[in-house]
Amino acid sequence: MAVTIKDVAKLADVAPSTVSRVIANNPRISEKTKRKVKEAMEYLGYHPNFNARSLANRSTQAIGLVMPSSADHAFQNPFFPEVIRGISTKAHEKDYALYMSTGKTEDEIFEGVVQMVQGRRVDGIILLYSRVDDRIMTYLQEQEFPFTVIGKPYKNAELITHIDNDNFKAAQELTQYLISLGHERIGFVGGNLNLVVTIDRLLGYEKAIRDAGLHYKDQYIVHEEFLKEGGQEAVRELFSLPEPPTALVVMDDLMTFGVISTLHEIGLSVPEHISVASFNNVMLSELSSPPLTSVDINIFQLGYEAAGGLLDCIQTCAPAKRVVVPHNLIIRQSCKPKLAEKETV
Amino acid sequence: MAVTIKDVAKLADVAPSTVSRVIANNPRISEKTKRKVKEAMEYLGYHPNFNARSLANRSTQAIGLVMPSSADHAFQNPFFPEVIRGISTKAHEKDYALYMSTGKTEDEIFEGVVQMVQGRRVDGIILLYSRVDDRIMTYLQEQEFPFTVIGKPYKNAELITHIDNDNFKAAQELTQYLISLGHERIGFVGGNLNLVVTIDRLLGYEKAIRDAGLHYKDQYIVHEEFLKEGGQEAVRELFSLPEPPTALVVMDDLMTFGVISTLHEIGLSVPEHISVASFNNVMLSELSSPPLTSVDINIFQLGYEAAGGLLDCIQTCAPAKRVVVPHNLIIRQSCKPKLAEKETV
DNA sequence: GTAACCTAAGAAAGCGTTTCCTTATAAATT
DNA sequence: AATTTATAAGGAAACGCTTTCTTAGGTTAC
Repeated sequence: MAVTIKDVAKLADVAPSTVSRVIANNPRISEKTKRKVKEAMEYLGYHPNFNARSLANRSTQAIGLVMPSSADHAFQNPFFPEVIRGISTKAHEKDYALYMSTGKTEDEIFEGVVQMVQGRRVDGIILLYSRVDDRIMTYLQEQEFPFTVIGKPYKNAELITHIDNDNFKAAQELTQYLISLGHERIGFVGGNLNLVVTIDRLLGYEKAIRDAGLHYKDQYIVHEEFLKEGGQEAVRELFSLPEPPTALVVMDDLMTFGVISTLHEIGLSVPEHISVASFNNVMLSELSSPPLTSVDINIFQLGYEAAGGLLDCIQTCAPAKRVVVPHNLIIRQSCKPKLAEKETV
Repeated sequence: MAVTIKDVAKLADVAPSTVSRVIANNPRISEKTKRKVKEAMEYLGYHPNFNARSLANRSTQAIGLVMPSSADHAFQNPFFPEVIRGISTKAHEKDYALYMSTGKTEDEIFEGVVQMVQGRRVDGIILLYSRVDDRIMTYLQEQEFPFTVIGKPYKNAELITHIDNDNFKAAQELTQYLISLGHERIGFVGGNLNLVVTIDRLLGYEKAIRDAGLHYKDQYIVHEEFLKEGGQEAVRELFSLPEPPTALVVMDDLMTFGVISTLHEIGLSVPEHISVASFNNVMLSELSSPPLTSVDINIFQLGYEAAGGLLDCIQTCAPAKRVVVPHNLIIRQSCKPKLAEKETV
């Protein structure tokens, strides 16, 4: 059996409560006693039992992570390791650990969250995505359980601490960049329309298109079910239009890889025939051929701030706030000025 | 304050111990009482407190994950989400959750493991990597704490349940494949030599080279510090040799992206000038241009089996075992038969 | 020299479960 | 009818810690 606070107390010839106070570095204990107790702890190799402490304390020093359904392919996106790295960094600063439940389906994930919350397994929760009408978010609000969201809540955004990019503006800028290169027929390849980020970026794209006096055409808007079969289909359709786009705004670098590969299959190359620009600037964007023009959204910082916001929320009941993580456009080689009409394929 | 077992007991007019037995579905409780208690739980929205349960039970229903230092760039490798997806799937089947500590440095990570173990925060641990002389592994063995390793332990492999590919054979086969295409000067681009997987693959490569009667040359062996600056340097050196390789075996698909991009920079293209083959077959391998020839190591299954092995270990004290997850070579377009000498660059 | 006040540390009551040990009641055995 | 045996459920200790309340002993103050 592991060594407990009582064993330490006995050896140091003090009461268990004293040992507890030494651990908490309570000023009411004399230096001499502290030293004595610490020696005993050292000698016995004492480590506090976290469950007991959590129980007495009502605090677990752990934060729960809620990912999108892992059945989802999105899960393989390097976005997640990176955002977790950010969360982990901040969590570590404050001695928090991370906790993930393991549901696959929608319902299982929800059940996992309920267990985290009601079972007091975590002190707070970070939602790693933001969807339209999310049941989990509603639940957490009802329970008044501390949580933060990465992305923008679809409803009640002002009541929920959330960490987001200005995706509207980012998309607008990215689109403007393509327009500035002379492109007039610009397609938008989005992801799941249930994700708020998709909506924001689509709106930003639309704004840029309209502001530039270009036609906003529904046929130019495509939503890939991530990057395989469905997406290929979509890209094929897009490029069999009578007036196919000459440039694409794509929701995510990983998708871009899929898009580029599909374009290749139909004999179009990037950036010679089609310019492609996307979001996230994952490490790979730099290494792909061509290197991708991408909006760096500071994934690490999203995670870092999300954890920071949550801890404020837990420790000081801080009021809800919105944190906007800056983005910046990284121009590489996947976009080219539009050729004069005759020169295009 | 949350509703406790006592509240339920009071409402159902039974003792707390009875409620506890109903939760555990103990046969000693009559069906009638069970129904009554369940109604009360339902009515009050009761959820057991996990910390209290863990304390009484000495079991947490959580397994700890130990990753390589997140400072490490390896962290951004989609290997991790995928292996975690596998772990998560098995864990979920048995109602376990996942727990990650948040250290950055070597020491912090070690300290995190000690806290997981001594603090009884988890029932067992999965090491997501295997290194030469790993302090954590030694510690877990000393403590006789349940754990499994993904990869092959450097020492005492027969005493430790581990889930591995036959990396030796996989590398051998991959190299043989290149040899079968006529390549005779084949380089090896490895990762961190502290990782056992690197060693195994290097040995498999060497075996294939020697078996084919080719020269095993040290200059052809390069170890990239993952895929950026250092790696570019290395690749440059490799291709300024008097007799540069015509094909490369690369440790990891992500590295391959770096390698291909560096080759491009020095005017070599894949597979026209250089054939490249690697390991892992991450989703992106298929989408890159050219699509990569890669050994699929079944990452998901590695995670799944690792969790399974650990749970056996926890639940039934199963003896140590080695699980070999099959691999298979996926041939795509990154390798070509070697051109006759005169035709090469 | 006694009352008043500090200070350091102990005793004990939780925290919410589980589980061992009892007890009460009903059924079965003699 | 008295005793044993089953059965269903309750009581209370235990899990390892924190924290409130107390106490003991030493200072200071009058």
